[in-house]
Amino acid sequence: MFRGRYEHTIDAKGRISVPSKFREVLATQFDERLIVTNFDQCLWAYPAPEWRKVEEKVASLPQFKTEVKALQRFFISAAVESPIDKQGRIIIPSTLRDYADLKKDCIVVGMSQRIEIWGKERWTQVFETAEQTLQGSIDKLTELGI
Amino acid sequence: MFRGRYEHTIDAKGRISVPSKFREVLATQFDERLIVTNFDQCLWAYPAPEWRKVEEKVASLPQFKTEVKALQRFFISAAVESPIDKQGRIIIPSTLRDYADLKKDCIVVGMSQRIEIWGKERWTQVFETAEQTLQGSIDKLTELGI
DNA sequence: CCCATAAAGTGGTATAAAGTGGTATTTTTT
DNA sequence: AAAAAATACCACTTTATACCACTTTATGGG
Repeated sequence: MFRGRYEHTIDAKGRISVPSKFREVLATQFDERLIVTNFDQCLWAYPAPEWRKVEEKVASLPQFKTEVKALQRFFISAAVESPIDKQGRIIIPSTLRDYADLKKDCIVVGMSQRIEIWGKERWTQVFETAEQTLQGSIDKLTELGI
Repeated sequence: MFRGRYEHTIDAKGRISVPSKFREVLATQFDERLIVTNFDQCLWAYPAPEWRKVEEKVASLPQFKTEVKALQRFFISAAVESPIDKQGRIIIPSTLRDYADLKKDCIVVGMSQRIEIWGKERWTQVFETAEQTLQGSIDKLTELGI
């Protein structure tokens, strides 16, 4: 699965390299397509088969519920398929770039089943708060069996 | 399992020797790969099979929960696989070196199921305070079954 | 207890792979 | 049909990895 953090640059055309370690995982365990969508002020990228699972899960929820509709409108509808080019890059459409505030320096983050793409400034903050949140949640996580 | 403390140096490229005693354990009980991540101002290194357990556990938790995301973003996302080279060393990426403040002199610590890597200054402090912390935590430890 | 031998640890160099920038070509839209 | 945008292709730069040699420390035998 996807592990590790990598700092990469995104160019004027919205191209960003998928870390070679991640490409390896995609090549062996999946086909080489990524589905990219927006959440938590960053981008979430799934291998196509993993994305299918998410989609099916959401589709199975009650369709008239406000929360479900919100999830569909925000999370599902934003998803785009990004093929990986010969140099190992994907293209991030400008709508998604704007949402995640991706300027030049970006952090590409392995999150086991998915990949997250962050602008550098936002990542720095999130990383620090994540450490604090984590330290404060040890008991809760212990309950969950960690 | 992993026992003892060893003082080793980390070079400009981020290479640090895995103590031969630890390599012996890895060779006999596991494959010779280590997964390294960050926690508690130092680095935690797991044998690959041990790490897999952690990862699977986390993957089974609800992915939209704040605490779970914090755990993923801080602990899981930092993890890198470090193969042991012919000379018995692993490479620590700069992100992890920075987090743990590894300069030159480092302490490699056996923690039974995992290995910890500390910068010397921080280790000295932690080691000194650990005894006091321990004395103050006897009741809690007793509850846990010591 | 000292010396010899082997193992472990450290540093440097060469080679390959990954990442980035730019140009050309094709496709789509007006 | 022309312009703009998107896509694919190519080349260069940088970084990571593997290899090799040396130094130091530990170990065993005389």
